[in-house]
Amino acid sequence: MLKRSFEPARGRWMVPPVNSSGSTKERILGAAEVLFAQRGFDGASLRQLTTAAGVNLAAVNYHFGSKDKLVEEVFRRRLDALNERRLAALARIAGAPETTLDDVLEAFIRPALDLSHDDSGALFMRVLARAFAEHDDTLRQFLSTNYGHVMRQFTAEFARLLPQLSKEELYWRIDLVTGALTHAMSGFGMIQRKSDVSEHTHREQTAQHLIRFAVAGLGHP
Amino acid sequence: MLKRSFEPARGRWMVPPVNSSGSTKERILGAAEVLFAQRGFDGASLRQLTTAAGVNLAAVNYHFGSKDKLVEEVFRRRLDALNERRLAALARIAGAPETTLDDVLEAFIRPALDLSHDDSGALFMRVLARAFAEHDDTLRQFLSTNYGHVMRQFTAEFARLLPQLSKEELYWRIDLVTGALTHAMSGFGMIQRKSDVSEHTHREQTAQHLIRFAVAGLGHP
DNA sequence: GTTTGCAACAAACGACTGTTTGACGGCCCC
DNA sequence: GGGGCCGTCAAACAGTCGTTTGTTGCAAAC
Repeated sequence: MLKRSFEPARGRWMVPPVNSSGSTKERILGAAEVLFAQRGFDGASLRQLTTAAGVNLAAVNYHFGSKDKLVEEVFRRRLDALNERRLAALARIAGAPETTLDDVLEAFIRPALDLSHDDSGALFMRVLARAFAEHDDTLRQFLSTNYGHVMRQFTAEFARLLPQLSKEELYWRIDLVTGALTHAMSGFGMIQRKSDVSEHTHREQTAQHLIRFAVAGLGHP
Repeated sequence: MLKRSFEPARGRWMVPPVNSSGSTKERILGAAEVLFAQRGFDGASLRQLTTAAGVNLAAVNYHFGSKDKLVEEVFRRRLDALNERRLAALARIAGAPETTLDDVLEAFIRPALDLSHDDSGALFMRVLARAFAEHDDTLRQFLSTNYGHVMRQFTAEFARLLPQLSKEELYWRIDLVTGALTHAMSGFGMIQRKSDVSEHTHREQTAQHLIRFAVAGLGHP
C-alpha cells in the first residue's frame, strides 16, 4: 500500500535510537508515542517499539497487558493533562459577562498548541489526528466516555455566547471547527514553519490564524 | 490496539458478502474500497479482500501487481472523476466578474458531496480522510503530483476574489477549510443524518453548512 | 537464611501477512 | 488440430505479527 511502500523503503527497521532514561514503563510509552505517530497503530510493531525503547519484547505485555491497553495508556497520559488545562482555562472565564468568543477558543486551542511545543507532544497530535481518521467505534466511545464532558462544557459556553444559533446549527459549526483544528495541528497541511521563524513565533502565528478562523466560522451571521 | 480490539470483537473474518457482478478487476476494486475504508490499508488483508470480492487470492497480484498498486488504483479511479468534475465546474465560473466566493466553493465541494451519494462513494471519502491522516510522504507526493493542479487552479481563483489577503494568509485559510471539509465528509463528526431526514435533504443541508462556514472562514476581514 | 514477589530475558507458539509457483481449463489464431 | 495466451485456482513460500512460556537475577520480608 502507499504507506507501506515507503516504510520499508526508508528501512522497515530503521527505528529511533535506544532511549535509556526513565523507567521501563515510561520508556515504552515514549517510544510508542513516536512510533505510533510515524507508522500508525498497526504499522508499529511491538518488536520495533521495544527495540526503540531499549527494553525486552515481553515488557509490553507484562506492564500493560496487551498492545491495545498500551495504546489506551498513550492516549490517556496526554489527554488527561491536555483537557485538565483546557477546563481550567475555561473555568477562569466561563459565565463572565465580558467573556468573548475569542477567549473561549483561546482556552480550547492554546493548551493543545502548548502541548505540541515539544517534539513528542507534536507527535501526539499526529497520533490523535490519525486516530480520528481511523474512524473506529471503540476509539469514539473511549474518547466520548473519558473526555465527553470537556466538549460539553465548551459547547455550553459557546451556546451562551451565540444565543442566536439553533442547537443544530451550533453543533454543525463546532464540528467543522474541530475538523479544521485537528487538521492544522496534525501538521498535514501545506503550512510549514519557515527556517527564519522561531518555533515560538510560529506557534503564536498558528494560534492567531486558528482563533480568527474559528471565530469567523463559529460566529458568522 | 484500540482499532484492532474491536475488529476481532465483531469478527476478524466478518467480511461483506460476496459481490458477484462485474469483472474480476472491478470486483476487487469495489471490495477494496469498502474494506480499506472500514479497516485501513494495513488492516484489510488480501485474503479478506478477495473473499469479499469472491475472487481468488492471487487475482490481486495478477491484475494489479501488488497490494500497493491496488491502493493507488483505488485512489486514481475516484479522484480522476472527482477532480474532473471540480475543474469543469470551476471552468464555468472562473474569471467572470459576477462570480462569488460561494460559487467557487460550490464548485469545489459539490462534486465531493455528490460522490458521497452512493454508499461506496461515501466510503471512499473515508478512505481519503484516513489517507490524509496517515501523513505519509508517498501519499502526499502522489496527491501533489497527480492532483496538485486542481488545488492550484482553485487557489488562483480564490486569490482573485480575495485580493486583500496576503498569499500566506490565503494559504492558511485554504488549509483550514480543507481540514474542515475532510473532517465533515469523512463523517467522523457528531452530526449524523437523522432517520426522519431523507438522504437527499441531508446532503443538501451538509452542502449549505459547509459552504457558509467556508465562506466565513475564507473571507472574514 | 530462606522465602516471596517483581522485573527482565531468550525462546518459542500459532496465526496471519503479501507474494510466488505451477498446474488446469477455455479461448482464439494460425 | 495443435500451439500460445489468458484468467483462475490451490498450495506453498518466507517472513512478521502479538502473545505466552519458563527461567533467571535481585531485592525486601519474614
